[in-house]
Amino acid sequence: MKIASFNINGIKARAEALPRWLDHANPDVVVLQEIKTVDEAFPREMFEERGYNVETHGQKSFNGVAILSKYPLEDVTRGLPGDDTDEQARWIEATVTGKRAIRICGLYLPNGNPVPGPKYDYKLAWMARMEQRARDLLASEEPAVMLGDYNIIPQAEDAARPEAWREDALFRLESREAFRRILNLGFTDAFRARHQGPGHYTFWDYQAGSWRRNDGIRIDHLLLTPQAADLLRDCQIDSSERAGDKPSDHVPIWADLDA
DNA sequence: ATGCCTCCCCGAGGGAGA
Repeated sequence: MKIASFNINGIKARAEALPRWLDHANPDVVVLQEIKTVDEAFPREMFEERGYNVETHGQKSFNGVAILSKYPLEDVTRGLPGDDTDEQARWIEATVTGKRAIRICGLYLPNGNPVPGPKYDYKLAWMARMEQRARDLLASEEPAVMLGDYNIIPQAEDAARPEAWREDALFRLESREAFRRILNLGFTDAFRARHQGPGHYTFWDYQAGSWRRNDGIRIDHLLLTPQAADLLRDCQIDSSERAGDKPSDHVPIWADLDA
């Protein structure tokens, strides 16, 4: 089962690039971030005609997440538990069943800049809520994947110029500690289980020729419960998508699970 | 770099992104 994450930076703006990638990569399950539209305006047909079931958790103009799956999407939930007043659409879950049932959690973790300020406070509070959801997933002792745009650079090797990000909300120590706390509960970073060393990125800024200079950062991740990690066969970043026509500033990352 | 692009809103130019 090929499970992918892709921050598309606007579903309308990616009406050509996203289907092109789907037809080429043929993932079984995809979580999307920054669909930037309400559920009623999401172009479901574009995916249904390719054999995908579609579930969305949208919002006008900003944020918004979705799951596409060639398997039926069961027990769908929307929103990260822990704060009923949170109106930002950043979390969606569903169960897909191939050889095994896998709980899929698609997430768009807050950016958090500028630091300090209310947006950074929201990021850290959101990560504390995510940690509780992560604990509950582990307690289930079932295969589960939390994947999406984490807006976290885990280590210096995950940025071409780490010194430029030192006090940024994506890299400063407090952010990385919150990410590490979740990882240390018992999750596996699927990409790092398969690849070591620097130079692996999932985001390149549109500005200042970042792609041309390979000035990237690795901020899109798949975290696996132990039961999912046991099924891991492969994990890859489709970095060539960044060179296509009208690309997102993120590229897809996917894992192949024996499920 | 409190911003070099690109997205969204809509029908100008500002907020947001990372």
